[in-house]
Amino acid sequence: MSNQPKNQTETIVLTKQREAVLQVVRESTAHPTASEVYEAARAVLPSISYATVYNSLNFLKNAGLITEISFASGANRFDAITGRHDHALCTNCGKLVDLDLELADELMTLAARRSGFEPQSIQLTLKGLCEICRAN
Amino acid sequence: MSNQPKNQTETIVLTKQREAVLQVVRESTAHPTASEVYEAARAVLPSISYATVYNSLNFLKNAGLITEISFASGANRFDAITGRHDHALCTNCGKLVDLDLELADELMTLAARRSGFEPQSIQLTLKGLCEICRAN
DNA sequence: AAATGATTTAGAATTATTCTAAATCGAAAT
DNA sequence: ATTTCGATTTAGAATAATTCTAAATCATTT
Repeated sequence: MSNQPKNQTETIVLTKQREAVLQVVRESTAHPTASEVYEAARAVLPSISYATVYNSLNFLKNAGLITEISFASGANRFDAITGRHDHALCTNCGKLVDLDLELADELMTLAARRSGFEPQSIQLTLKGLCEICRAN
Repeated sequence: MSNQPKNQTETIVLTKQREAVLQVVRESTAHPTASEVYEAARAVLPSISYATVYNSLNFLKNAGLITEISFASGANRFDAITGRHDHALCTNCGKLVDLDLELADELMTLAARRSGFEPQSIQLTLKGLCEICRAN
């Protein structure tokens, strides 16, 4: 999720479970979900448990070896402001703030061209620490 | 989620449940989750059920009166490409494609300045129809 | 070989969301 | 005013995603 791994300074120990999970994510081009990783990892390591897959994904994420693509943890949010706009999300307290960065139209066109998609909407989220959490 | 309401042409019927849900979302500045909407709506309409809150949120979303802020439906995804990059997500089949739009650094700085956040990462997602789904 | 700390396992618990079927509601027709 | 009919709501079950817990296992050091 973040680009700054949390345990950079700690030694990275890759158990065979963590290696299997890493290998699965690396070999997949389709951005697998945790449950897809679990299925694929079982082909390599039949005794691996669901919890270990989640633990390993978290470990590898903190070690900076993989990335989690998500919006926020937990539930989706709703917004009465329906015009296009962006958000900033505090990774510590979960606070979500509206933001307008303009340049969305050109960006959407560019992204659509690059991806070959027919565009519907574009969404930009800054993740970081809000002013209050920063003080701690 | 999309900027294009799905039932523009149909008549928008606001029952008292839908009105209560809409009012809650409108009056909240904090981008409430479905369960927060449920709690707040019960203050107005004590008999409202969880399912109705979800139904109403969906209805209002399709009517273009509110927006859902989320990444994708269902589970989070994992990615072995750890460098910063963007994604295009097919709203029909769920396919997720990597994309690089550069301009991230300036954008992150701008977003950080506007929001007052200490930036950690920035994530841009184009939602639309992939080439295959477009053909249908 | 014993001790220690970290990791894994199985499964329960929790949280978020969707589904189902019966009950209710409101508008239109009688 | 009553009946009819389709849409909506309700309660609760079902499903899905994720986290938690406690016991078992593993690897490393002593």
